[in-house]
Amino acid sequence: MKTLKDVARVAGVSIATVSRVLNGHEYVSDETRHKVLSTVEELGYRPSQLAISLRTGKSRVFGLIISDIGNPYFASVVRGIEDIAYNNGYSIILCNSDEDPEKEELYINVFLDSSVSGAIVACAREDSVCSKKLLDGSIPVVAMDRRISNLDVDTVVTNNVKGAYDAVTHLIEQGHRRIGYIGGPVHTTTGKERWEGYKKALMDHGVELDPELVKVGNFKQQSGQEAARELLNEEGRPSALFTANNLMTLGALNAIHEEGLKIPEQIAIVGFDDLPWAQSLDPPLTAVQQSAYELGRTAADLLIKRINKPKRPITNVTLDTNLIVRKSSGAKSPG
Amino acid sequence: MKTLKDVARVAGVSIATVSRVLNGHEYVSDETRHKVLSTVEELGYRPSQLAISLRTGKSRVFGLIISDIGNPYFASVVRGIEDIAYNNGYSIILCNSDEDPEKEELYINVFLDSSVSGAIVACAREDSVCSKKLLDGSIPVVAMDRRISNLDVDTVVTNNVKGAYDAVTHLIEQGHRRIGYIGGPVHTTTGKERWEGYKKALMDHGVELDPELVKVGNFKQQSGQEAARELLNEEGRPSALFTANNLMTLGALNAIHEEGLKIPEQIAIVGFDDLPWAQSLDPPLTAVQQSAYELGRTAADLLIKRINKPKRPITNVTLDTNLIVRKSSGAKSPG
DNA sequence: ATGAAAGCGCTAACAG
DNA sequence: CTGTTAGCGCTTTCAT
Repeated sequence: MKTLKDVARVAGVSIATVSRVLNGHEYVSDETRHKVLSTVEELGYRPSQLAISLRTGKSRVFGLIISDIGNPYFASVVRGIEDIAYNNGYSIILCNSDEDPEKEELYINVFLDSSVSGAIVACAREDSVCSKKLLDGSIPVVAMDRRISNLDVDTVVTNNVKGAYDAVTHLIEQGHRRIGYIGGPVHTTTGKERWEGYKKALMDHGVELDPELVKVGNFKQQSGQEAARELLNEEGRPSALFTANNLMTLGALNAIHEEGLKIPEQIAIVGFDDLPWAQSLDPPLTAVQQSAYELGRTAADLLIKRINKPKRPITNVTLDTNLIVRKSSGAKSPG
Repeated sequence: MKTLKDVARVAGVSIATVSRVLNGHEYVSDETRHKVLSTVEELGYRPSQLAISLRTGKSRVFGLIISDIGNPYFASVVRGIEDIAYNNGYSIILCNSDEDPEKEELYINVFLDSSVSGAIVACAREDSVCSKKLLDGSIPVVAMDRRISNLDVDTVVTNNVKGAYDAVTHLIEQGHRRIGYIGGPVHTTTGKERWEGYKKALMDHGVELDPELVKVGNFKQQSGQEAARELLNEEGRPSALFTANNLMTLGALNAIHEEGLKIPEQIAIVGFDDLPWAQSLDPPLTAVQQSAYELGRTAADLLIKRINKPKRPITNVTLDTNLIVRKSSGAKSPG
């Protein structure tokens, strides 16, 4: 590995001059500039990010905390972040929290230790330690997918209330009155807001809320499967199900298949979050489409803006959802 | 952020002593050790990874190159890598190459610039620039999912030949003779080996290879869809399809649905790579199961071993596949 | 317009 | 057993 010193020696200038050229500083003669540049080329010199980072205190790396990259939704979000990040010369460190606040804290320490330029986080809890730790370390933060309470940071989320509201309203319009709800943890804003959307839709359409029809899962497949199993075996079984995320939808589908029920005739279902294979499912799944990739891009974009202009006003972005009607909800003419 | 100096000052010792305690070096008195440790605790001191990295030349980071994290297979692989990496105190930098050798090279430069401790790569091409660049930089490399030619590195791959062989044999056993193949690029070892498995299965069972039935895609959904469309519209349409990866399988399924064909009666299908929702598809998909998560874990494990013991002999691991028979292949009694 | 030199936070000789 | 010191490769005053 060549260093500044090597370049300086070969070019016959000082390391300060080489540094100036490389950083595009004003006062360098054209002659020197060319000499340096060609030497850099000749030696195949590449600056050590490590040294730059130590010197400047910033590492051109984004820390990223999501619950699980195995969830296709987050995979898509991460892809969006990455595309923007790399286009702007940032790398990303990826961390899976598994919704575990302890792991989250561990990773935040990693971020602090390696002086990341910023962090994009989907916290396990609304009142996460993210808040304290990250503020202490005073690195720029963007909250993504989930809001963080008591922390005034740039935020980009999906319109969960509306998404859930649309889904449940759609089921009501299909004639359903007993609509089971398989929700996420209420200490996440996604879990909370989708639950609010569910309630609001029922209320607005004069359908009474039956607590028996409500189960809370943890956004993982297994919990969706168990919750659905319980709902389906209750007396007064629901005629439709609304599941609050993709993995729990998958679990619910499995449970329905286990019970041998026919979708949508015996049980209709709408899931939050659309997926590439939703239309290849049996039957094609009606789903609330969120812009996962766009969410990621927006988050990275906000972070970069924040880094470049720390004083800019806090920005909150809410991305819209889109109900994709397919056969699983029993609509007469699925779009 | 506290530094060594702060700790040294408060504890009333030299920074060298603090460093020794922190690194568990031998000759430190118990008294000093305790004093230092409690000061570290008291101040909430955390070592700067940046400084350590610059000093030692190693950054406790793994570079990771895959084609696309949006592919659930790679998401699972990455999850495996991450679990092992973090358990051993390494972070991971994630890079999506999109099968583009140029992007790959760019990212490898990033790795070199930031002095990663090692790299785990699924190269876009068997004869990738990975080889030269990475060797030049002399950082430890593990080839994962795909082999790299002309580069003697630790490697962990799936038994692609056997996987494809089993899948095609299974179709032959169901009575199929005209089996369409939608393959991946032959400059990847996965593409090449699955193709070999296909050919071998035909040959071993006395089925003649019909070039008309063979299409080469790029492992992306779109290409699978297009290839399937072509195959299905040929005269002498195949009675079964074998698709060489999960995304192309999805594309093929879409094409089949477009054409309104019934699976498996009019067209049977087996895909390479099983997925959580394979059993919820219409109909449930027969698939070659690979151990994605395990592949990732093994790759990370090999890399760590290599870092800790650079001279150890090269290890090559091949993970076995497992044919999961479901309805889409038309088997009499799907498992 | 350029060079000399200090120092980011840490590790590892080298002294004592 | 512990302290002093010299860098790792770079950026950035401060001189000139």
